[in-house]
Amino acid sequence: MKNVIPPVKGTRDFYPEQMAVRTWLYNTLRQVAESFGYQEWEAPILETLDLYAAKSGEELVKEQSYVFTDRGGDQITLRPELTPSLARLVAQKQGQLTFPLRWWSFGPFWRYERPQKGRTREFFQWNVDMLGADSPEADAENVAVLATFFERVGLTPEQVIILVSDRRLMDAQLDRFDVPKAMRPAVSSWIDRREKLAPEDWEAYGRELGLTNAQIANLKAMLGDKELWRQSPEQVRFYRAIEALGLSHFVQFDPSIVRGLLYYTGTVFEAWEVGGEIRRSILGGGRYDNLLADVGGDPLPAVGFAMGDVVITLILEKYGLLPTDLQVNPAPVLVTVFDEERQLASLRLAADLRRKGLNVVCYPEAAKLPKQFKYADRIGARVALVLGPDEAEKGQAAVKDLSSGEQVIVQQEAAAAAIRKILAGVPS
RNA sequence: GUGGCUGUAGCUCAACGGCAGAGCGCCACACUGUGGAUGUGGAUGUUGUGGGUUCGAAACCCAUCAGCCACCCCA
Repeated sequence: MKNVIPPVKGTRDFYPEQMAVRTWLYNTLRQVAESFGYQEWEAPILETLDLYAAKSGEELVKEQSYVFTDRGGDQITLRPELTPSLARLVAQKQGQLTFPLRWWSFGPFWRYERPQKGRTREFFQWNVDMLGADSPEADAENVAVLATFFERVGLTPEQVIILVSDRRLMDAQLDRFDVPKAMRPAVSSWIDRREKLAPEDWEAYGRELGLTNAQIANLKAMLGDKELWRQSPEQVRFYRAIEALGLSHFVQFDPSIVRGLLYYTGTVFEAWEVGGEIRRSILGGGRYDNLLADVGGDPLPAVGFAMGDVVITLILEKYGLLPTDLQVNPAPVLVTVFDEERQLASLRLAADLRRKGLNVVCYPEAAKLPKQFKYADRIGARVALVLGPDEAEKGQAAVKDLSSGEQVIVQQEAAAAAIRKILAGVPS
């Protein structure tokens, strides 16, 4: 490729084939969200940097956001996530909305990171949130939406699993072990890294953070305790609700789930591929009861999750669950142009067919018929029309079924009906 | 921000110090009113860029740019 200005690093071009996949994903997400009564909404792509300061992770804001100063001198960012925008929208109209409200969204986001497998700088994200309900059953419904999505696309619990924990439960444990509040963010990321480090290194790292040997032993025991959720009334109710929703097979308690974002306050969850070959979480979410108050609204409980399009697409691809029969070309009909003399007649016929509700491509210039038929094949047309001298003088057109090769000559007014017959698969 | 790998035709890649190639795709013809198949022929390159070593560099060295992968972090 010569002298083509390259795309921006970490962005993806969506050729029609890829766009068809993205649209399929979007349609699937919409069906699932709507089946739970969620309403679609959208926020601006540009937000002030202030919206994210102190509410999202520090690295997310300081290192990973696309920030620029606009012509008026304001600090603007390309949104790195949606939840703060959601909090803003709700806070602005808090008195006029009907709670609990259920909202979903699918749109583009940007994070300035080094691209690699499963991570791009521009990505699409599905957000599903419920605001105004603080019950564990609300949390369960939120998890149920994404478990239902997994079911809908054909993923099984052998392939993907939703891991759940609760920050309140973790905090109670850290209280018990006398871990100072100031150390907890560091301890959280230490817990998060357990799988990635060798056991000795992980313990040494814990001692560096200032944990005592007794605390490390206690925390290790806690992380291995698969029954720990029984000590949390919220977790007990959560799993009961998940069971009632018929989705227990997709959900599992895991005390090592902590989540990076600061605003989570209760239930937290992530989804992972079971085999672990794709070492990147598919999505993350949880309860964030303080965020509304933090952006200036009245306190309002909330729960939600976000799923990026990149990792889920990798997973679906790996398990052969991306649809292969997506319609890339919308027009099943091609009108050929016999010669320059008859080009306008072809245009008239094509226009007439469109008025009758058909999607029609007309070849844009006179060319040899073999070339035009070859083109019809390539674009996946199912019917080709020929308007040559023989047909034209009688006001007729040749209508050819490209899959069978059969051709009928009909009056031009009857062409639409003949085409419909072929498209409907009715033998002529 | 740190580290590793890779840049050759439109695409996938070969050539690994001695004439820059193959497959696929593309174009033409066989087939001047009908596509998919087949056959024959044809076009296509500053070997990412800049410098160096050498009689000779796509190959070796340095720099640079880009892509991929991993760390970090996260959707």
